[in-house]
Amino acid sequence: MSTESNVLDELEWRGLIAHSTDRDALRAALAEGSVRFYVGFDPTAPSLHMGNLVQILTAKRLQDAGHTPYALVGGATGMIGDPKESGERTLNSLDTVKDWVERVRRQIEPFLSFEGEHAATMVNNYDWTASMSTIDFLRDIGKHFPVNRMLARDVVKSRLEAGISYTEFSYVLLQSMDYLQLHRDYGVCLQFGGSDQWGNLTGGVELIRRADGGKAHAFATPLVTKADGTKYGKTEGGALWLDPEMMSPYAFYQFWLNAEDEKVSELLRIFTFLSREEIGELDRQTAEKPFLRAGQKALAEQVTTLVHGAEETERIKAASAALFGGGDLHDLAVPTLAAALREAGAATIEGKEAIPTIVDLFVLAGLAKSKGEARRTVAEGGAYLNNERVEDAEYVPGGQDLLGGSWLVLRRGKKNLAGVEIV
RNA sequence: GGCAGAUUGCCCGAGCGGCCAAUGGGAGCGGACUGUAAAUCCGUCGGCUUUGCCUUCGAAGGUUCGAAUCCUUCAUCUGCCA
Repeated sequence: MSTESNVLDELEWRGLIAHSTDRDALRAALAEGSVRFYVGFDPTAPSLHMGNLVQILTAKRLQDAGHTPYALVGGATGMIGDPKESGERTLNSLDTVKDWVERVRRQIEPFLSFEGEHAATMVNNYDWTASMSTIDFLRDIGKHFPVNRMLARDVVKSRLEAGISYTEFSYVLLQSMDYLQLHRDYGVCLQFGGSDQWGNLTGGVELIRRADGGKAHAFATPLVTKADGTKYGKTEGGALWLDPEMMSPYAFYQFWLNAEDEKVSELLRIFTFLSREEIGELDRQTAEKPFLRAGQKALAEQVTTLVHGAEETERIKAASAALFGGGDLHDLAVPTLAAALREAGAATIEGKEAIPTIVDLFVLAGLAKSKGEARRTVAEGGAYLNNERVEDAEYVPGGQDLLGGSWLVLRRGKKNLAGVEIV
């Protein structure tokens, strides 16, 4: 690595540094040699989501620049729960946490290289936390945490009225202890995380200084927000999951494809490995010919490829082209149509003699949560069968409506599609 | 421990015995306009076997022909006094 192209400059250009401890010291450390760094993931769900992806990709950027990752899964911290403003978390059972730890671990692994000079290492904080005695914890760790400082943290302050358990209040000690442990065992001297983690990050830096007189660094990545400042990465279904079982790759791709013009550049920087030149060119196209959506297309393709692979992405692109192509669905080759619908999401029902009504089909295909909602959609003029608006909620599709003899294409609004195969 | 006030649909917030599935705003959803963008305007926004029925207004009981609205107890929160 050369000093003139410090990876920190790269991260800053991508907008990935929201806060940082002494930036010059960090820059110097990164220029000096391979820095061992860590980033942690708590198993709060069966899958990681968009916010975690920022951390994973940042870890990869650092590894690509010659630094050495320690990816931590929170088998211990996941048992406790990081305090959040909305209120106390529900504790998960040990079995659930263990299961989620495994899933999270498997999701992280493909992004990092576990071979070569800067091979990544997976660690689980359960390994050094579970066996620790309460006495040791309170004497060796707790002694370094002034409660008045802990109370001053924003999350804690926001919870003082509504209430916060001692368990969650103590969370920062555990995460700080992780950093100390990794610092001692492996010489890890950089931790990063989301900006909501800033207090936990500096907690560790502080602990290393107080306990060992050691020097450690930390930085926080920004919270990705929409153009209007609200949280990004939320869909009707909740978070933007990386697990294909929890969010179909097609839906994942569509999410990125629908990015607002104002956000595309920022998202390209954070979520893709495209170069400055390539992103600059896409920015120019977005500004000059926004209707081409070149930035959105590149973004969706790049991120989906990173998470779900090139093959799957090709299938999704083909499906999107077929379904959004604007052509007559009757002109599509049946195998193309079938493949596209399977990507987009398709239900199968039996019995061509007894096809359900449009309302039932909408519920069945998952386009409406209830029959009432399906009826409303029809009344609002937002229900389509084979790209034609349906006026009658009780309409029963017949043989003439079956594309290729067995397919129905249902659409709600502009972009919610689902296929139904009648066999 | 005592007194006073709160608790409403995804969120915020009106309602204070019948006209309440419940005003209004936000989010969401649909339409128009576009570029599978944003903004704007319009509509919609508990469920169902949908001219009607069922379940909702912190929980459980009660008064009443009838309760989100009154009473009792419980839970939680907020003030004031110890």
